[in-house]
Amino acid sequence: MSRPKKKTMTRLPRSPRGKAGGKAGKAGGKAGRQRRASPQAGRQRPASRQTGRKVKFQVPKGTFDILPNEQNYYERVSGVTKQLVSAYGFLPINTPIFEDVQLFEKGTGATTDVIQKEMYTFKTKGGDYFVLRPEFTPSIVRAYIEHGMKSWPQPVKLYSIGPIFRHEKPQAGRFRQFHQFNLEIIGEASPINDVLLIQLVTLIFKKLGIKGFNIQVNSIGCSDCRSDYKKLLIDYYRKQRRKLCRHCRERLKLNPLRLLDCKEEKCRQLANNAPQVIDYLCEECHNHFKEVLETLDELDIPYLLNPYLVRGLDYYTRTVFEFRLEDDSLLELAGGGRYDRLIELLGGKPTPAVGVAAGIERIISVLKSQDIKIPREVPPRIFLVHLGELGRKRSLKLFEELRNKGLKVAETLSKTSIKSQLKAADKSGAKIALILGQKEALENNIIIRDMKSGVQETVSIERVVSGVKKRLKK
RNA sequence: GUGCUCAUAGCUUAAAGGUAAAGCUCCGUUCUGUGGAAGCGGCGAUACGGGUUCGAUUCCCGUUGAGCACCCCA
Repeated sequence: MSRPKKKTMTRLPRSPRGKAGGKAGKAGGKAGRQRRASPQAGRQRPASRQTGRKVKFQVPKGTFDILPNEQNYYERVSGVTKQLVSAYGFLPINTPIFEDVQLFEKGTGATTDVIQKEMYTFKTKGGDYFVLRPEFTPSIVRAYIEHGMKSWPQPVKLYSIGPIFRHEKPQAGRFRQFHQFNLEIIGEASPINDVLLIQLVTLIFKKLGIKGFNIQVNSIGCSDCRSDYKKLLIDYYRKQRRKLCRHCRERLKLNPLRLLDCKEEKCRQLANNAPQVIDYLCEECHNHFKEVLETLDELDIPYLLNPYLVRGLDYYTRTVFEFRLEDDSLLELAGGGRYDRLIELLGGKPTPAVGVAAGIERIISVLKSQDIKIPREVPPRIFLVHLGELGRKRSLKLFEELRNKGLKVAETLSKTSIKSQLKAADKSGAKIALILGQKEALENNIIIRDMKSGVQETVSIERVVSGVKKRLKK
């Protein structure tokens, strides 16, 4: 009987785990055993804090090590992102990974889940109350205000790539420390900016080779039209309160907009007949949204208008959008929207802005499940083998000379036997080995060995660089 | 945070209420100036704590961690 592939594998293949994308699919043996999902390859066993003897340290829950053989995925995603967004005039910015708690309580919104349930907060010895950033935007806005970027040419286009922290229950595709790339366009109200961000994320995904994702857009209006709409919505739902699920009755009090994307069948039916935001947009919001959609059409970017799309952060106004996988996981890869009031809210002058964030681990999991190969760094082509004390000393010097000439060389200086060194050379995939022994060192010669054919030639040490280069070209 | 499922070496798997087995990897060696093959050997595990039992890695409970669903989100 063949082992059933884990359901998640097709949609959320192990993130980074080393050899693994493929292998991980086998997890869950016949006993249904589950393997750890986090990205890293090996990991330590859980710690016993009592005994003090068998203590083994492990990564904190929901976090993971990114081992060497995973790095190329991260480099690929951030590389493609940097390349594309800088071509579109985005400038890099780094902000601290922790900030004053109030920045997020105010910015992200005190009623949001992110703030209510998921913050990593800590008090410092000095009495400061900080939080590991649960998202980028408030930090970027803080920096915009703090450094007077309003006097830079507008709009200010900024990008960041880095870790984000949310104290959530981990699941596949959901971690407590993960990475995002984040784009913000601050200082200009034009809908072209909303579209630019959607386009950039699309371009990045396409360049990475990701298939099968869709873009959903909606407008939730400005505070004016939304508050009118909210009243209507609350009226509508109040009348049918009994038909709502338990959660939705809570939502009705706290965050009525969220009623719209409840997944309960009953609630969905109610939502279908509920008033839709886009029908109640004020004229300006309506025009803004219309132009967003028209521009998307003009650019041939396919999108789904989802009138029930509501995002979880308080600061959004007008345009909101999401990138999701089209399989049944519906995994959200990126999300964003306009936040025209946030700068003001955080103490700046009223300034329009729009932003987007994408989850790097989720993107990587898609790269793996879609079997998209990442170009690997080429291994060293040359392996330096030494023999005897003199050979060893000289080889270190030679190593630097070769490196200096732009050749990528590998070695195992710690090994002494020629056998184990050639074995290592073989494993490294090197095309040629340079053998520097006692005899060669004394005669100022070196042996060039073709690893494939085994053919060797002794050349004078001065000619080693040209000899190597000649052979590498073949 | 709630519910369900799960946990054997670095990886992939096996067995069993009575000393836990193998393949891959790694290291060494046969072969101290020549790798890839082969042989031999070595390292290395029942996540942690407790209970039942003559005996638990196996059964039970708790903890930790993971997977799934919900919640929410990147």
